[in-house]
Parts: sequence; structure tokens; C-alpha cells
Amino acid sequence: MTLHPQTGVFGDWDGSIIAARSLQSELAQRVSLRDDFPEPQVLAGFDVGFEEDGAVTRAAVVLLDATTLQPIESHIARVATSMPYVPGLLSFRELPALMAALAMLTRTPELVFVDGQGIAHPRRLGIAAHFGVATGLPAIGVAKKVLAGRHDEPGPTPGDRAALMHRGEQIGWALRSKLRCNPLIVSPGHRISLDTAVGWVMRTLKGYRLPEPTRLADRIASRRGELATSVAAAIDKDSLF
DNA sequence: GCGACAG
DNA sequence: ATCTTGTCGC
Repeated sequence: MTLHPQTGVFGDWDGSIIAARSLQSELAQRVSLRDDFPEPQVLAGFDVGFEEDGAVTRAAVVLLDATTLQPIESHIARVATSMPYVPGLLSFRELPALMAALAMLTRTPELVFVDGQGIAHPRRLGIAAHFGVATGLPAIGVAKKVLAGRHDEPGPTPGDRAALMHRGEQIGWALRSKLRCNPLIVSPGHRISLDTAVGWVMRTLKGYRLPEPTRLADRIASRRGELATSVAAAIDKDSLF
């Protein structure tokens, strides 16, 4: 079994869930929950999907203006899938594609949103936290379901939230982002605090359940990439959004 | 032991 | 995640 030292991703996984879990615990120690990033100029949203019956992992990334939330550019990366889906080990399966998508950007975002958990994970290393540690970028995890922990039902009004608790500590927030919609599970990925993370999700909502970074990445990802990819798609973005 | 289990 | 139309409720 080989391991990529910088990202903590297995080059070829030997199927050892035990080894993967202990590696997560080690990487989790590098996660910072301190707010230490400048006022963002550009944000990025990432989403992962699969093609060819799971043989190909597809990552979509959208770069957007932090003030207007308008998309600037988008890309889709495809890599061969190297691991099966195992609850709790999601990042090892999806990280390679996320890294490939990040490499396609023409500029680096100051804050990234990833579809999935940040520290709201059994060992505090959901995909947003793993991605944050692997890239060093400030990251927020926005998931549609709970993986670890429990929470009370948040109030019905957008903005209402309830703490997500696990083993005596708060690991995230169940946030009502839209009326009559199930709450989002928001947790810090890296270099951001619990409160600042929800604050950014609130600040990037545009009337939909998902915040713009994640919502736009979801959109181009579900188009199966027929239209999008590379800079050409970014220039032609009016036909996409 | 039983149930839960991001995407 | 993915296969997929209509349909119920705001």
C-alpha cells in the first residue's frame, strides 16, 4: 500500500479500514479551527459525482465572486476511481478528483466550500477537513445529512440553527437554510471556526437550500459535463447559469 | 447485540 | 453517488 505524504491519500488501497481510520486520526490533528484568512475576494465550491458505473470520479469546481456570488469560471476533472465507498472513509475516495479540479483553477480562492462534512465526522476528518489539510486552504463542509452526532430540530425560520453534538463536544451546526427544507449540516473544514463557518453559509445563501458555491458546483456536475470544462466553458458561462 | 452510516 | 416521471404541497 502506497501513501501520498502531502495529501494522505492512498495510491493503492489494500482494503485496510483500520489503517485508513488511524491515518484519519493523525491528519485530524492538523486541522485548525481558528479563523485566520483574509476577507475573501473569490470563493470556490466543489462537488463530486460518478460516471461509468462508478469507475470514473468526477469533481466539479466553480469559482465565484465573494461579493456578488456570480460565477467566474468552472471546471470538471475526471479521474479513475480507486476505492469503494465506505461510510467514514469518503475523503480517500473523492480527494484525488478534488485535487485535480483545484489544479485547473486560474487563481486560488481564499475560502472553499465542499459538499460533505468538515469536522462533523467520527474522527473529525470529513472530506472538507481532509481537503483543507491537504491543500492548506480555509474550508467549510456543507452536508445534506448527518454522519456523526445528533442535534435538536432547528427552528423553522431560515437562519435558525441547532448545535450538532458528538461525544460531548460541538462538531457542527444543523442550519435551516430555507423554509420547509431539511437543515444543512455545516462544520468547519480547516482554518475556520464553527461560528464563522455558519456565518459564511448564511452569507452565501440566495434563496435555495444550498449556498451558492455548492449549489453552482452541483449544477455543472449534474450536467454530466457535456457543456462545461476548462476556460472555454467559463467564458460561455451565460448559457450555463 | 442492534442500528446508523457524508457522497 | 446513481437509475428516473409524475406529482403533492407551498
